Amino acid sequence: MVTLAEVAQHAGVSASTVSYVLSGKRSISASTRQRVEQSIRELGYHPNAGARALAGKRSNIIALMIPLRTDMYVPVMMEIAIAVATTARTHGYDVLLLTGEEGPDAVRRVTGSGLADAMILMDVELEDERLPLLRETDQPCVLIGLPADTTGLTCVDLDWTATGALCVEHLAQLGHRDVAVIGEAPAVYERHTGFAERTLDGLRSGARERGLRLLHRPCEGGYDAMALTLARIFDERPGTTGFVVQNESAVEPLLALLRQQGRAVPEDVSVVAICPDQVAVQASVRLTSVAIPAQEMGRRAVEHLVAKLGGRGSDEVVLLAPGLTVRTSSGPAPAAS
Amino acid sequence: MVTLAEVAQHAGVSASTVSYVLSGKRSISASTRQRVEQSIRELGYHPNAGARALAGKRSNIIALMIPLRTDMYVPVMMEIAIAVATTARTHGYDVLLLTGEEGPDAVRRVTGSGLADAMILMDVELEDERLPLLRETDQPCVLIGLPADTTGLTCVDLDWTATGALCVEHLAQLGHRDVAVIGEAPAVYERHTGFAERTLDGLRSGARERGLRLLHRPCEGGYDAMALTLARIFDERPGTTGFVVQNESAVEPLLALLRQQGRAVPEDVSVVAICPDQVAVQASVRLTSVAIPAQEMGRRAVEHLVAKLGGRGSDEVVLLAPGLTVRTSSGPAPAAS
DNA sequence: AGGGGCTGTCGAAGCGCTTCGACAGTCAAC
DNA sequence: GTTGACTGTCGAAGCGCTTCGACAGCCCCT
Repeated sequence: MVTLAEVAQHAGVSASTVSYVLSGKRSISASTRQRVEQSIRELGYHPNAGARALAGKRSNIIALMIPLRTDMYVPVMMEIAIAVATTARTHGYDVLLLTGEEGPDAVRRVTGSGLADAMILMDVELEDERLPLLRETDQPCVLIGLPADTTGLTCVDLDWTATGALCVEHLAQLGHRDVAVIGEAPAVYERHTGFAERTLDGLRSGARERGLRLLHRPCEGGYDAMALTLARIFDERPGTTGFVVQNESAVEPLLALLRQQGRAVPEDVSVVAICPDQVAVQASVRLTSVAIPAQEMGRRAVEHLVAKLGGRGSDEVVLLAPGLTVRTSSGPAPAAS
Repeated sequence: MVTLAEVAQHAGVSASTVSYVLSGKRSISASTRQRVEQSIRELGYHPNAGARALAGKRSNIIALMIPLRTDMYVPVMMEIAIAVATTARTHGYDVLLLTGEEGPDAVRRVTGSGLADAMILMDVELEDERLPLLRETDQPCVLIGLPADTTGLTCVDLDWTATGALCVEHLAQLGHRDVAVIGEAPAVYERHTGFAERTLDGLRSGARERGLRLLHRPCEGGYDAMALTLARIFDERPGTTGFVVQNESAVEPLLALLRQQGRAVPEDVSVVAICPDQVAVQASVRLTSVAIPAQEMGRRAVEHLVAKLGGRGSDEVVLLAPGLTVRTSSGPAPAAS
């Protein structure tokens, strides 16, 4: 293992000079810099991470806490995680992967040990048990998701309320009067995940404004659960012509069932999905959808964190504006029969 | 921030004693141990990770390199990643998330800087450009996936060849003579990902043994791509009655298309999928499938690594035996018309 | 010519921990 | 009662880096 001291000796300078070349915190003459850089390359030097963390009081690591549960749509989480990792690297940070398993203890461990300089938390619940700890610690921290009380916290999230409203508005403009919402699995609501409840709020207030009738049904993913849910919906509201789907793993089953029942999309029934674009274009019908900007969320979270670590940036709630893309799964409501 | 020295002072012992209490590397009297542990709790002490890494020459971090690409089935990768993270924690390790973006440089950086004690590589290609580096370094390392040459490497993977053979065997036993394989996206084959090619080998040699006719078609995910592929298959081999699907995102489209064409599953056509169990049971037909044991792979990889780090364990290739679960998507071949 | 301000480099201290060797004290064996 | 092995604790060195203050040399201004 090559050390700073060896590089210094090789270049004929002192260790501190090499350090300053590396950090750029003091001016170094061009000739010295070149000599040092040359030595670094020749010796294949990599600064020791532990020593750096110890002396510099920063590890250049960002901790990312992802949920263990798999009742949320996994590809979205993965996309966020990958966006976090790649964005972090462009700022010189590495990413430590924590699962929800340890819960609040993980927060304590990481902040206490100086393992990470900052944290990103995913899958935040409205009353998340980790929040008190985060408020106490002075470690920079960004939530992906929006808890009930955001005082003293920085959050990045899609504006789910607006998303809900947007879906309803689109259907209302097309003349639909009876709209059903295929929601996330019941467990998601039970643990008060912000995004699900907020979407529902947006849907409801949008429906109220527009005078729509809204029926909300949580739904596990999969074909069987969807079949049951759909039967109940048409049973209760036979005139339903619009669907908003928030559970990605219910999308394809819904389309299949509608087809099977002889209900044409979009002629008889319109479907608006809340899902990543990839899902929307790969479905059996190209779906009108509000995109979940997973990458953007990951990227923004890291950039906020880096700003905070650099002394810039403050507590702030960033809500990304939703965008609805019209594809071929939505159209004018059929004339009332 | 609480330091070892503070704990020592609080407990009325020397720093080294506290260290030995923590590591258990020397015997400590019960009374002293209790006093120290008490102080640790009272002060809320967490050992500093950087100092530990520097002095102890090990960071207690395992690096996990996941691919950037999303042309593989993402949930499987996620499941592996989560299994790695949770298993690592039970052995006292944290997990550093590296994306494929940096490529071989990431290997150099991590081994050079002592950031991680060991590595796990996912998405290994047959002739992976990272392998030479891994063979050089003395850092323990486990691949999830199987390169062409495994000398000096430890690998964990599903036995894909056996998986392919198992699928064919099942269909052969049911009397199918013409079998089509819906493979991964062409890009997966082009970059010579081991699992795709090995599965194909298994399918082919199985078919040869059993006297089946096999038609292999790579296929992008999604409905449109599947529609095209399916049309070509029936065009070329109208008598096809068996399908093996390796691309998870083609499963549901395939089922929908078959239904649409009036081909009943399993009466007219049998489908065997290679996918996680969750996908198999959530599909619109409960799929006969060979499971991808993502969790097991992640767990085994970490356990091997931990064994290596502990001086036990050697280079070894672990191939997990595939298991086929018969559900309702496969049945006897229809009598020849 | 002399002082003042820069610029570029160095030496040394110290970050918090592990670990080695030293050394009291205890106990069993002779 | 001495020896020797063993147990439990301590002090000090050192891991590889960052950073602070010091300072030599230089140029420019008066």
